[in-house]
Amino acid sequence: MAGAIADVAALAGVSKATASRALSGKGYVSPETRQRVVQAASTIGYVASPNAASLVTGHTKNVGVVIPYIGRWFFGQILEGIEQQLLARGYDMTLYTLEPFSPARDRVFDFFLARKRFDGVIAVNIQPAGDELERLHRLGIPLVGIGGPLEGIPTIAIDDERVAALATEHLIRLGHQRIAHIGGSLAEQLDFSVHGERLAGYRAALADAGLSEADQFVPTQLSMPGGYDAAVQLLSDPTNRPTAIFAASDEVAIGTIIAARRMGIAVPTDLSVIGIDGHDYAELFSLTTVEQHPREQGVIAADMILAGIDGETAEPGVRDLPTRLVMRSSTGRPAGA
Amino acid sequence: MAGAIADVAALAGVSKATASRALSGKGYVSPETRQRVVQAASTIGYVASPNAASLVTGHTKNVGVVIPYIGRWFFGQILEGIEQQLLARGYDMTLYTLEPFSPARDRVFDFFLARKRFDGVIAVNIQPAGDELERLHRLGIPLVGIGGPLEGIPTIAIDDERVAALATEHLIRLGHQRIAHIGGSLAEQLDFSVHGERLAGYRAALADAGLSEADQFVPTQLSMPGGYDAAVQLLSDPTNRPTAIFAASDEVAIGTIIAARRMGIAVPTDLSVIGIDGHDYAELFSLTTVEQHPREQGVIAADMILAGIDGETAEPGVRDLPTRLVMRSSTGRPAGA
DNA sequence: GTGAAAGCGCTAACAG
DNA sequence: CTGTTAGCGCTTTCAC
Repeated sequence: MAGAIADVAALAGVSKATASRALSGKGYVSPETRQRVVQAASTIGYVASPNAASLVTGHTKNVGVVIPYIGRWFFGQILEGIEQQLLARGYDMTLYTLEPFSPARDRVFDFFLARKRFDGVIAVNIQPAGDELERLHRLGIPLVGIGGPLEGIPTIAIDDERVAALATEHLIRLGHQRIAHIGGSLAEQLDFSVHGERLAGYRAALADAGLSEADQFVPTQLSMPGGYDAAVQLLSDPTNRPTAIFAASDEVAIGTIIAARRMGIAVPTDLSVIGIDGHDYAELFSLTTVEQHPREQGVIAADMILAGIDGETAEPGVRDLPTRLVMRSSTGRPAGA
Repeated sequence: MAGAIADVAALAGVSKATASRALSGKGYVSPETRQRVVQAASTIGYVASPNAASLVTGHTKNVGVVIPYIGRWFFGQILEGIEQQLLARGYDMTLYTLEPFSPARDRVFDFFLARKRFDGVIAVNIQPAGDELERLHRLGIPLVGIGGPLEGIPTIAIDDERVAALATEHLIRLGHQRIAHIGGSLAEQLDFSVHGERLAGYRAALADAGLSEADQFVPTQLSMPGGYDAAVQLLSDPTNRPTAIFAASDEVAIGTIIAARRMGIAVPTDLSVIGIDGHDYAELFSLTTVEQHPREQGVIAADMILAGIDGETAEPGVRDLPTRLVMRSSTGRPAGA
């Protein structure tokens, strides 16, 4: 209906080959001829079929993205970054959600990703199980990861342990001695070792300050309700209550703050809270946080995959992105300090 | 590398055609032959190239989704629903974010969508400007909308006016007389007439109760910070304060509650709040809301597009989905009632 | 600079 | 039930 390149060629009075060259810009075509072809294409409303082109060139102008969730703020930000960058370069983004222990995983790896439909694949917070990593490599296309080390694959991430230590040290520096950590359950490490690394950073900071006995870790889901529940549990005993909480994500921190206030505990007067992420809503809650700019990570990942497609070979290994401590009123000195 | 169907055919000792039939399940193949072909395919690690198949069949097994934002809860839910359903049926989902007044719109319509890469397109809360609607129809493939009427396109939605009236009536029934509405700005109707319809429903309910003079509408962004800001503005004058607020979305409602509590106004004792959406976090804030199940809307939209691809012609027009009022403690009787 | 021809990998007639 | 043939729409040698 929209017309094939043969129609354009006919209308312009040239061969298909010339039309192709004129439209793609590859190969020699005289300016006048090109002009005529372009003209013909536009009057006919011609749009090239990428399928046909892919068949011969081997390039699909399509990047696959594998991600554990779409609906969560953090992942949504990453996706927006990737998509924006891909679109600007004329690439499509095809999305697969791959929940941690979903049975659909196999199908995604064996069927969807294996079909030579992509020029590259971005794996967001995917901890490959079993031979999934090998299957990724077998695709024979550029691969980029976000969120943790993937053997043989260039990955962008933040240094979770350092960031956690940074946040904890901030609380210590304010004079807190009883600092609890609400973080992701180690059993549910959907992504990489993130949860464990943040816990490790927290513990390292405590140890450095000689506060190891004060170690108090409550695992929960990384969401506002998760933070709420954990905080209720943690703060319900008035005699044995921490003065500060390091939450593994801003959502958790916000849930914590909500719970605390509902329990009559003032933030930051009676309880200091610090989170990680730089969530859109952090400001609303005056939340001190370590920003990690997920959207920017998406943009960078897209750039890297595009470079890989263009033939630039990137070094495998983790590239740690800078983070920034943004102080707001949710951390304060402990009472009496 | 992974091998073409010719290799499979050779290994199985049959022709390409037979191999194709055996693997696709279309056409007659003897059980033994099929067995041999399947065997050969699996030893060789064969995966069909969808591009080549598309070229001849005209089907791409790929659905395009156009949506204004990815990172917002509501849209994320819709996407999860669509993706899950598409994946189960062996379809890919290619995603385009199309912000309301973005210059990228043209490229998406003229280039990305026009390339015969999709068997169908789902348009989520896209109010087509100018000839965008015509361009959609020109694609000549099944179209499904979510969120508002799209001429000539089957659309799933909720009855925004009714839902708004429902929420408002609930507050009226509790005895409130001074009911304000925090909703989307009419100027920024990114999606359809949603904002206006919810406002209309609110006003209709007030009018029915003879409360028209009490009409108080504050436009804002449909987010927690938006709700917060609007609430601060609305509640700052203690002498002239509404006893109830109908928020156009749960995020707005939550922002409102946060602001109210921070201003020392107890919810629901001093202020009743009701929202719309059925947000994951509504329960955390004990928020009364009208659930509209965006995830389910995504599933249904995917089903409809799949049916359309299978040749079933759906009636254009809006299909209103049921909603449900979920009462929690965020609405209460006005003081003294 | 341009055209003719081959072929990417697959499926769809059509014979047999 | 299976093989042969043709061709989807495009890009790309290779001649001219």
